[in-house]
Amino acid sequence: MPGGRPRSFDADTALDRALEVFWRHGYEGTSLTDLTTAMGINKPSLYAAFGNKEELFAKVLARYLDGPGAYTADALAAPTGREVVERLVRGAVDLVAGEDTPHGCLCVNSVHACGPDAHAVRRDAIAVRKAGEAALRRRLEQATDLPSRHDPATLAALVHTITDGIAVQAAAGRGHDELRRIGDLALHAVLT
Amino acid sequence: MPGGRPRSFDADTALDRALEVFWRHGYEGTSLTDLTTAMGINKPSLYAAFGNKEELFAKVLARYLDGPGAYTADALAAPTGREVVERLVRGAVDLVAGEDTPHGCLCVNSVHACGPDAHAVRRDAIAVRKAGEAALRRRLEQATDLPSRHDPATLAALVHTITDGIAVQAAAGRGHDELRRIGDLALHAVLT
DNA sequence: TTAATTCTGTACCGATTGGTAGGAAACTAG
DNA sequence: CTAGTTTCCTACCAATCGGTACAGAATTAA
Repeated sequence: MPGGRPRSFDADTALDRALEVFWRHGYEGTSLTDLTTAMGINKPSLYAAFGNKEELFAKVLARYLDGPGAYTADALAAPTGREVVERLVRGAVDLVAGEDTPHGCLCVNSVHACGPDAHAVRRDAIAVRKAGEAALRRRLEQATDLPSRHDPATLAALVHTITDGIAVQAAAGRGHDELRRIGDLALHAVLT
Repeated sequence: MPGGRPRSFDADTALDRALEVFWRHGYEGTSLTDLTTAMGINKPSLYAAFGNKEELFAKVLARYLDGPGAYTADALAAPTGREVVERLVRGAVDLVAGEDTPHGCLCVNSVHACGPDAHAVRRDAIAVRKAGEAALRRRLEQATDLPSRHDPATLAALVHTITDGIAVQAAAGRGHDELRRIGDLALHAVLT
């Protein structure tokens, strides 16, 4: 029954281009023209394939978590609590200060999109962050090799805070090597 | 010789209103209408008194550093290195999670204003951050009471990273008490 | 070939953006 | 009072914002 004219672009590729643009310029700093130019399609095609700007961003955020952000899930699978935290911090450094990607973290950026049209975006980003921290807390509750002077919830929040700080530092221009040193010092302090 | 019609508003008060709005909604999320409404003046008055949006933001940023951000300079005057770091972290928690002020840090927010019209704003914010960290590094170089396993530059960068993270956490909705606990855990880890 | 369907491209929509022109209003100096 | 100066207010500007109407092009099913 259906048929119809076939799409002249690959949806996943276009989504990756949109991710790059949102990541680099933020939700509010990205215009539909920026998006259509980067994606190589026209506005009606964008709307037909991805919905409006908000919905496109939601899809982009999901793709970010599944792609560049996938290291977090891997890290939680590490055998020891120490290693979980190490891989989270070092993975954050690699993600937010990568050579071929925009500096900073899409999710952290989105928390700071606080204009009138960005409520949904901010809410989504905060929900994602909350879920990630909850997963980390549950993982740390299972660990037996961590300094016992603090509860897992606070430790998870501290690790989250440190990776947030690393993202800000990268967004502000700090390079990968320096961030690596800062992260290692943080790890040494937290895990001792 | 001059004279002229007197101003019908107080410039400093208006600047404080502008600070509140920029702090809460970010540079890109704040429109001139938002500003003039909050400041209680019309656009031509705003332009005559403060220049364009960029220049107004620069004045607001300076006022932020002199007002809510003044605790940093105070902290650097503390007698011991430990106390300097403690006051910086606890001061950051109080600033970014205050009851009567927007949550988050104006300076950290501004680093994430990466739209096309926000280059100058981002540059200013980064310059301010760099200067602050340099002052902290110089202060820590003088300290004799800190764990000697790391150089002052990396320690200053780590403290900066932690306060950045605290700002993000506050912007994402974490409350003051929880942030205080996270900050104390971080202090314990870094200063031991 | 024809009908039905789906996508593409142009051209447009109202609303809002940052910014300004120009005259009335309010003050000081003479 | 008058001249000069500065601010205030209304109304407006071009440009851009996110979003869409509509017609033609490309496909499948019959």
